[in-house]
Amino acid sequence: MADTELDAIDRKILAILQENGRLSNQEIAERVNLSPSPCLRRIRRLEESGVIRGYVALLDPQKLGLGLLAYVNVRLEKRGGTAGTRSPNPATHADLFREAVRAWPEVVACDAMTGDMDYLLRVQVEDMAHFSRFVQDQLLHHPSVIDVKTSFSLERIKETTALPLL
Amino acid sequence: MADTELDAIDRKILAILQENGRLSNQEIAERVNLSPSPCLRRIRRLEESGVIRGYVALLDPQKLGLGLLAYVNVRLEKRGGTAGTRSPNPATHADLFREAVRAWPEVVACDAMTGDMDYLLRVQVEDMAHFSRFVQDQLLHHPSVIDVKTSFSLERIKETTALPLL
DNA sequence: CGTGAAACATTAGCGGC
DNA sequence: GCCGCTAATGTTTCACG
Repeated sequence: MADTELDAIDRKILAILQENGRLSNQEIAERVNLSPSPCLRRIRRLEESGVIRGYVALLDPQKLGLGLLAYVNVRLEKRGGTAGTRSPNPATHADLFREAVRAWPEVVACDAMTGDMDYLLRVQVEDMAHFSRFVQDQLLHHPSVIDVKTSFSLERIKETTALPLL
Repeated sequence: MADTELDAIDRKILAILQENGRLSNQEIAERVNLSPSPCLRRIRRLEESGVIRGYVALLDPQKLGLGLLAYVNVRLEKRGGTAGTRSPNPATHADLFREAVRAWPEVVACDAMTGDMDYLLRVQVEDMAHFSRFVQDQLLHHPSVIDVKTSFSLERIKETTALPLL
């Protein structure tokens, strides 16, 4: 399930698609010195094996009025979980929190972390008023959340979806 | 330069393209109840106005052997800058650091932050050995860097490029 | 905004290396 | 196995109503 043996051409195709996901198969085929059919077969194989997870359009947050980016460190309650005592479905605090996070659209990334905080959230919102409402009404309102610590992005220095292909 | 007046159909187009950037114009046109030509005209307008920044393929880090994700907080030297004293080109520590960050492929995101650390880096690497080399040979080797604090991702709970469309 | 037609791209089947 | 050809099908794109 790790690597499905990628050769130099596969890597080149990935590098191209990481930069521009809408190039035509013909264009890609030219750039990797292959004819369209084997090139397409390789792309399909990369898609089916899951190396290519999907294709997306990237939007500009500023132009959509989403001017504020915050990183929020979250600490969770460690004991107990589902409301009913001795529930036959023992959802932990972690489970509950994960589900909530996945449902909140302003959370664009979330990792469980090492260190003294449990989760790191990347939160994309319109402005401070919206952020404040998010923290008060969603995050702190969540029964599993003990504590949050926020830092705001002053400036986005770099942001890429392109992975470093070894 | 903020919003270029997006109506409900534009938003629907953006929502669709954020999820699947390779749908054919015909398919999109159907889903928004338009014929292909006006739909394509809208998409072109969104591209030219920069609301759509581009199209990319998203790759699976695990399947490419990039199993380790770290968040690195960085603090910079605040005084001085270019090596030569009284340089006619007074690049600050911040400028130098930004340029370095943009050139390092393992850094997939970087923000200037509020709080006691200056920058937050998202670093995607193969394993701990690679990460260690990155910190020693690149980050700490950089003349502007005073101090770094790392946390590692134990589990990726959520990760989306889709912005919450108001 | 929609229609239609020309130009272009995708994709399956087959033969060759 | 992997490449490249061909031919049918589907898609994009643009002038015009």
